[in-house]
Amino acid sequence: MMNHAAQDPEERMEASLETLRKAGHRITAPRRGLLKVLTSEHGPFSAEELHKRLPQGMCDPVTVYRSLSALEEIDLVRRCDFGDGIYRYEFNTGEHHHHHIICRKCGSVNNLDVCFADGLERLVRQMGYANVTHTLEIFGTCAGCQAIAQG
Amino acid sequence: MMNHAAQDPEERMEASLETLRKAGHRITAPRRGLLKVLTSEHGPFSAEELHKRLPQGMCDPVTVYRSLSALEEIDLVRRCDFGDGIYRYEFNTGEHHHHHIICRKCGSVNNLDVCFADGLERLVRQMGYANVTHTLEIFGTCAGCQAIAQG
DNA sequence: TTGCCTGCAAAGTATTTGCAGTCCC
DNA sequence: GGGACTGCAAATACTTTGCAGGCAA
Repeated sequence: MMNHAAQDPEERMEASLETLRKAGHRITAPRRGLLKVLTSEHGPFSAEELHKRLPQGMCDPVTVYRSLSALEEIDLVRRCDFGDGIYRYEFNTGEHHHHHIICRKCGSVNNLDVCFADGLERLVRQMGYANVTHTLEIFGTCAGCQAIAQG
Repeated sequence: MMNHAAQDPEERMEASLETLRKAGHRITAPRRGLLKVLTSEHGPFSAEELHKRLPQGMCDPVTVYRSLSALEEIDLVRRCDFGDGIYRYEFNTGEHHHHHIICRKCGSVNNLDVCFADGLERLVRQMGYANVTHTLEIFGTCAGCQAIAQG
């Protein structure tokens, strides 16, 4: 059984490659590289950030966009929207989803595992909606940036 | 006292014009037109949708963008992000904020006055963040679109 | 071998900016 | 009259698409 939520990055990597193959997609160097970054580093990352993290000259930025689309379609990655016109991607462990706390000054991202919106989705279903999902992002100034601002 | 939350659209319009003037901005035909739409129609609207709703030839699309920026800066409008790469704007009544339920099929938007995220913001403040805000959008398939799909 | 994947170039989409002329206050 | 506002054109930023060649399976 595939375990995308494994603690070990390599295990998540292997599980992802298997999912990719089973979905009828090919395993190529750029895709391997992207999954390597996504499974082992703390994201989410923009397409440009991901491209920079790949070995120099591994692929064209366009390939990053195309690979991310493929990975998103089979739910290996999740697309995030911080409202600044740039899409960011993070590895999807398949576990209970989480939300982000983004510092407006330095852009650092922390995860928040609690999700208060479950009740809200239930409410919306009662209003007659189906296939309910939601996006929730939290913004603020982190402790570090507050300290800097106060000199 | 200005009453942006007034029931009467004209009252909200007048209150908005006063806010605009007090903030040192000029009252021009395009701005009047935009506020007319925003205070009287149910949004949110993209810049393009707003431009289409203005009297034919009233202003250039660029002016819509610039005016919206000005209105947003003084909190007369609020910018929404539905994650599709297009920003939408709605009149800000200044009351307790609400969230949207967007139908993925037809794009219709309903408001949800309940906000479950207050507790979440509190939690994040306890984690050391200041000036905490959040964005929350809910997506689903509305009852009408479900009926059509089942045809 | 097949056809999915890639690189390069170009197009697309939403939004922003420069500058000269306009008009609100 | 002065400075904010506007129109037009061009630039910007991110992402997508077309097409010919390359490579995984």
